[in-house]
Amino acid sequence: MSAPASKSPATLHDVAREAGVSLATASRSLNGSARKVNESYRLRVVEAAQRLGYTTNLFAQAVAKGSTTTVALLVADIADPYFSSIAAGVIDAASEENLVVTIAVTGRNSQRELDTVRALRGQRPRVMILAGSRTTGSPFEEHLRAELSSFEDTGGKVAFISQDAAPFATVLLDNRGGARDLAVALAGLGYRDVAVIAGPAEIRTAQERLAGFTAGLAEHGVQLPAERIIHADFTRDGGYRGTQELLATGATVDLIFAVNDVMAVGVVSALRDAGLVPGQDIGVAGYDDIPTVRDITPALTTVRIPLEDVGRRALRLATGTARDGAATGGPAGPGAIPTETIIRESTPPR
Amino acid sequence: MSAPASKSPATLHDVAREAGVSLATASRSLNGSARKVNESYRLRVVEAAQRLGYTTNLFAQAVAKGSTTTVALLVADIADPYFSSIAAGVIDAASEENLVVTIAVTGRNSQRELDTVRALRGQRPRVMILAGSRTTGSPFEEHLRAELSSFEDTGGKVAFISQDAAPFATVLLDNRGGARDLAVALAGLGYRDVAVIAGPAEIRTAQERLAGFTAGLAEHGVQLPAERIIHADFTRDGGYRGTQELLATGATVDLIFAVNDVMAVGVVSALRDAGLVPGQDIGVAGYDDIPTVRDITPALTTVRIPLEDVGRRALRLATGTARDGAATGGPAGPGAIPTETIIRESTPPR
DNA sequence: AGTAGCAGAGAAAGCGCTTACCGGCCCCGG
DNA sequence: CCGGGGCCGGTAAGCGCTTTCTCTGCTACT
Repeated sequence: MSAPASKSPATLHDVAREAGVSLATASRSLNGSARKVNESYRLRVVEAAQRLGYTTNLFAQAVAKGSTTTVALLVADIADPYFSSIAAGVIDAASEENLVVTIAVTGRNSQRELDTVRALRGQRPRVMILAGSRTTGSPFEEHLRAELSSFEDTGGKVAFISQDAAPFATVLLDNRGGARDLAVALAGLGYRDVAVIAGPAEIRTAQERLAGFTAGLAEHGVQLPAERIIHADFTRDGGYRGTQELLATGATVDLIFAVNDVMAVGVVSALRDAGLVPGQDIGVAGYDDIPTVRDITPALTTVRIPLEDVGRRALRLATGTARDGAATGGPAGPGAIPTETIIRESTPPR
Repeated sequence: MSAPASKSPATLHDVAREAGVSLATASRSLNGSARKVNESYRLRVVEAAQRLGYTTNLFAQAVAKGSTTTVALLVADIADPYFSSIAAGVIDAASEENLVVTIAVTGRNSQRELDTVRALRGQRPRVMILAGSRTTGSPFEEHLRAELSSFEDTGGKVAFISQDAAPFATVLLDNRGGARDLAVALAGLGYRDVAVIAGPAEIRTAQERLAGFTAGLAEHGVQLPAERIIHADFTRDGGYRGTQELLATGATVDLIFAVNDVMAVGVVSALRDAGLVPGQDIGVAGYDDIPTVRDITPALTTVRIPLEDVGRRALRLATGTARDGAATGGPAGPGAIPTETIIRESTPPR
């Protein structure tokens, strides 16, 4: 059943010899082709391959065909549930199309992101998916665009998962709208003294969620004073520290909105460590609906994004297998991924 | 700065022509080689490459060199924090060595795992890392071994992250010892009526943790009746349902040990949904110390495994860059990854 | 001054695969 | 009974690289 203990893998050549046919025939019967091969030959080849433990060398195949079966996925941090959920979706959809996913992490560092894209181009991936927020004001942003454009010029496809990243295909996340809806819902529940633990100022996702949230509050006549906006890291610890900072100002608030769930988790812990009861003393809301937030106490109010689905869509968008009109480069609107406000125990009515 | 809008990426040939040197020289100056190249030539080549936006075609390079820069990582579920943390470690260590990581998910399905390994072999990865528990009694297990052996025979390296998987290099997780220590600590805290939500019976990790835990309890004279062992899925929902099942039996217990943290999270939620106060009415303990468990309420008692580190080690073990004697194929012992019992609020003294 | 010896550039032969293209065979119609 | 097409194996020319080997042009020594 298994292979010979030779020093290097069997090649197609070996298989052809073993089967007593030509290289061409072996290739045709093993790796599909427009042309037909006599069934008896095909069988002999397949058996020979089996016997030798042959597997097509994908690299060589890629070189010969001039196209690969690789998808490159860039994420900020694979251990972050937001990204790992997206990755799960991408991988799932990719395996359906027999594509192999390569993951690289950029650690929210534009410089490194750019380097990574450059390095990944060497793989000549069919598709490159960039998950994670764009930033404003980074000098690298422009270089990145140039690099990606040139990647597309040479036959690659690029897909973003974020806000509008024209001219590239994008799975649009309606951060503004989602945050606005959440704010409206919370204001409706009676919250009035609100603080926001926002992400780093230059991260667009953070900006948009903040803006949308502010707008939603305004619709209910609720103000969000600038000193109630704390910028912090996009991580659990960022949320934790941001909350400490907020509490230190002595502000009296009845609600803290963290612009993403991992931060919100930090908020909850910080409140508790400060002797407060999250949900009861101060409401907490997050954004993303990562799996864990329904299991923490109190279960977290948040905005759901179908993360795995987003990953799947990104892949399909890029490979052109998209089933439906998932957004591409246009402004947030009809094509954006629908979000859903989920009210849980962390924000009881006031 | 950026590339020409040609239809296909610049090749080394283009670069050589542009620089007015031979292909060989271009190759040597761009991608290193034992041989020296006149500095002025080298410069011309580098500039030409720059101008054309050239990036080495890694596939072609791999074909020519007969070796790749790819690492394949197999995980059961990338969205599971256990695996995503390990993946983070692997990716981190890999990028240090300029290796690219390809991730495939097997969904805890032996058949699929085998298929995936076969498919991945086509990539001729330098290293294949299999994270996740081995199972007992699966007919595929043997085929997997054969496949992997033949992969190693043809020059690949394999590393497992799990229990002893001789003859392959393994980052040993001392499940028995960790669980035993945990049990000793908990018995010391006064717990006497214990139940275990174990994973699927055929998963070795689950078996070992259960065995170790039982042994630890026994040292304190605490029995674990068979009917107090509930087998359930290795997921959050598994933990949840397992707990419901346990509660339905009407057993009075003062502690539930879930064999991994994600299950423990489910246990906590199930208890709460059943009107019980986890930690107070019934203690809960998990295993792995995934990041979220310190943020749920009550913070979870668990056994820490340095997951990222484990990932890093696995890679180094396989590439031979291992710094220290991280375990390889021997029985659990000196080489195993050290675990640490972490007592948190979910198991107050009784 | 003559030659051995050594750099180091370039030509060319692969690496494992795909895919025109060629040519033998068989079937059909005239 | 003969010629034109299909059909389908095989031959060979790549794909974009690396690497061996050849060969030129020096330096350095006797």
